[in-house]
Amino acid sequence: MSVVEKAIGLLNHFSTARPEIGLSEFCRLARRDKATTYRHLTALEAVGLVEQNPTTRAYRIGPAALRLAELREATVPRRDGVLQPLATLADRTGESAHVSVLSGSSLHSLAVHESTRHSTRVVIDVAILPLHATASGISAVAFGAPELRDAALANMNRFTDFTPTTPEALDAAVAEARRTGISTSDSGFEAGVHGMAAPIYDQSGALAGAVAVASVATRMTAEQEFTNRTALVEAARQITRNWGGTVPAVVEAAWADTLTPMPREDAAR
Amino acid sequence: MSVVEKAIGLLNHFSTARPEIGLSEFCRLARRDKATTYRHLTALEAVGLVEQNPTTRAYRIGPAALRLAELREATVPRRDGVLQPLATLADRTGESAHVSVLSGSSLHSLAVHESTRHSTRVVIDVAILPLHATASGISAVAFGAPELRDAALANMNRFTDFTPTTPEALDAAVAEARRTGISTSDSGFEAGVHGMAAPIYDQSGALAGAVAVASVATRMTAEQEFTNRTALVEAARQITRNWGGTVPAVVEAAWADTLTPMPREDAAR
DNA sequence: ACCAATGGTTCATATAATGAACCGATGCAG
DNA sequence: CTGCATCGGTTCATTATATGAACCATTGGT
Repeated sequence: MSVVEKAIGLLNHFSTARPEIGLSEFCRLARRDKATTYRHLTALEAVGLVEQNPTTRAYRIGPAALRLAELREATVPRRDGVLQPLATLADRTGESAHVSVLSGSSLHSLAVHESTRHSTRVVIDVAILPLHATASGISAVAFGAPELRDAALANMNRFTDFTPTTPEALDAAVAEARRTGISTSDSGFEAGVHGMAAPIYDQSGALAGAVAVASVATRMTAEQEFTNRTALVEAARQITRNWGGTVPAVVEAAWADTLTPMPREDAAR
Repeated sequence: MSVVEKAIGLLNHFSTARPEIGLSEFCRLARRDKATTYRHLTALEAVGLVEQNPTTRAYRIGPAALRLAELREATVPRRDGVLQPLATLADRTGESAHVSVLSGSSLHSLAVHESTRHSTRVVIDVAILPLHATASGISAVAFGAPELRDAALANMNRFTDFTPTTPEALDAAVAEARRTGISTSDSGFEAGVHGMAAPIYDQSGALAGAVAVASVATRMTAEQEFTNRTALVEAARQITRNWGGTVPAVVEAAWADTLTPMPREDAAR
């Protein structure tokens, strides 16, 4: 791992729950010594990616982040086409909704919307989603390029007792996702969190990311699952349209099958 | 300069005008060899700060930028408090308006708004503003901590024939800014660009940055200058209020003096 | 069929990253 | 006010890591 990755990796320890981090705390989080951590932080500070709270001396994300994000949206506009469908999804399901984008073979969180219906809800606060342990990741493997399966297999960390850690377990989840058009992960990443996700596409025609709903597992009923499924399909269609893509016929067919299991009169369209 | 700074420094070559950059072009821009540039780019790619356009192989800003910006906003909400006053400023003056924030002793561009009144306008496309050669920088030196003057003197690049490159020239501009509350830079950074700036403050009570108007120099008249000055003061007050700061009395006094030069009946308030 | 680009890779060399130990400041308990 | 713990920051010999000239393999233009 290069110095650059190590240094920038420090930024991953920031979250909305932990927006400012002191030097010593950084050393503990990053499991590195003080001198190295300090130099990395001052380097990041020099380029504006972090700055120090002048009163507490704690470090926080710096202003350069804003400029980079502006450039990103100017280059690859994604965020705008996502916020409205995401809000609707969170509303309709009453759960936390989020969208991730595929970059190379990793899935980056793009936007989150938490519903206020329940007092308990899932907080998504992670930068890079593991491919094998999240519903979004399973969607990526199921509907993305074959290399994504290799990438998933190359990094099968066990997060909970339910994390799929064998190729067979992964393939089973992937097969189910391909059959229904919706991937599922029950406590695979975090215990007590039930995730469902659908693939989204952009103008390139290739898989671009995933839209997902994260529910408190104890709240999942057959009815809730059907609501999630319906709302997810709608959100995936909208985001795909906003990004200038089209949902592949095979995915639309899978969605149609599971949404109208018995009669299939309106399966066309 | 550490590797981290070099690698992240590559990101500064992106701009709205040049949103994607190939490997060879990067080597030329960064004046570094291919192998090094390539390794830096792959490191940045690994952390999601850049990604490759799958078809052209050119590099562009990656999705991690969005997450960092989101965290920045959650930690230090700035941008929201700037956009509306900036649009008003651009509207009232008919020129390009922009805001920069101070981080340590460098001035980072935060937001830009271009007026559509004229077909020719100034395009601001720079990440870090030089302290000695821009109106915003002069404002920072004039109203910020004394160390900023040292930082300015330590890096007096000559950009044009009009760039102040002596301590005397700098101090003269700074004195004028302190007297009027508005700094000026005529073609100091880019030929033909006339800049005016006012200081802005945040909740810490210290200088937080500057708001500026960049005009095509040939369009500057006494009337235009007065319009800019008035609109700048209003924008600086609004942004400062939005950031939870207060304008120091001495700056308010300087503004009042130059805005009502002859009578001073309503100087109080 | 050629040339001039491009993106990417190799490997000996030299430079830059590393971390244990250290410093001074601050805060707290007895 | 003394002693202890923790904080942010610094030093310097050791060593790992970054470097870049030279090298491929492709691509696109003429």
